[in-house]
Amino acid sequence: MPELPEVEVVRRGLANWVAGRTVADVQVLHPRAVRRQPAGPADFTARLTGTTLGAAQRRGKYLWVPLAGPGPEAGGFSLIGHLGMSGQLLVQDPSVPDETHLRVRLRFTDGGRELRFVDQRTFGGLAVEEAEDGDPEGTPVSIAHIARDPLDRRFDDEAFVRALRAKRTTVKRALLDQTLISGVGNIYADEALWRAKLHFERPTATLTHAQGALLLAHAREVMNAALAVGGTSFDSLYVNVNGESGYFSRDLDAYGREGEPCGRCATPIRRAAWMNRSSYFCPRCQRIPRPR
DNA sequence: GTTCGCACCTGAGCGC
DNA sequence: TGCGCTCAGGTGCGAA
Repeated sequence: MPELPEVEVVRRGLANWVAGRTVADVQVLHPRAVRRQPAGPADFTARLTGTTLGAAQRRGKYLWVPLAGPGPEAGGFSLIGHLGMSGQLLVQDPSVPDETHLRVRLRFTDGGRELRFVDQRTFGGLAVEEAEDGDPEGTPVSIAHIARDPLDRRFDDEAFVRALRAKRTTVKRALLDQTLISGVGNIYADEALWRAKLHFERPTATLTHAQGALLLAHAREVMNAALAVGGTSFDSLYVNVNGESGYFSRDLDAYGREGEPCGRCATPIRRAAWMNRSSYFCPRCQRIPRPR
């Protein structure tokens, strides 16, 4: 389940393996994988073929690669991607057999390793899109509304805490709101809340400034820790561009640990159904807020 | 304008 | 063995 640290690992892999290479040929094997391309798969293929890939960028869980040449029309466009729930961008030797859920393949003019987009559940996808006018980072138009992430040097901590406290919602919902803070998914939301000793249903309006700042610090800390070991992996659905898994799942304190003792107080971690998914929390350290 | 709930999607695991 | 159900969850969109 790729969240910010996992996507950053993939971004670094793309920067190392595909930057500066020219696309010789594009194969779309599943149209849903390019559903965000308004004019369809043929347009996606046409816009990408012959272009040279630039250095991969990231905002939250979105990745994009600026495109250059061959015609002037390629400038100002980027290949944008989201891994969704189960997406993988793999740099594979052409002799490696196709993966079962291979959706898009890019071959390069140098005849070397190809870039494959593999996605079991097809929640993710790729598209070629125009960048925002005058944006030096070449941010694609469709993700201009996505907030910066806590690992971004330009993330404004004070503005985040103010906006968090001004929300009329609950704290976990706010953490998953990508227009407020990007890159946080279900796993790291639960981990940050456990570290901050906050229940997931705590109303954001009742948080003190210090609690908001502490929550942000923990979110940043847990994502940095995950990034240091290559991300979180529970199964083969998350891997880096070379198909290798991360190790952070060994260090999770709450997520997926139902019934196991809390690392602080030994109370069994509880799982609660929440918005058609799960929230893991310590019922002692993370007290349920009293109804107001 | 903001918040909320649901559909989308596939495969693993489980009970019958 | 095979069928049906549940679960996993990020995003976008329509409803409230």
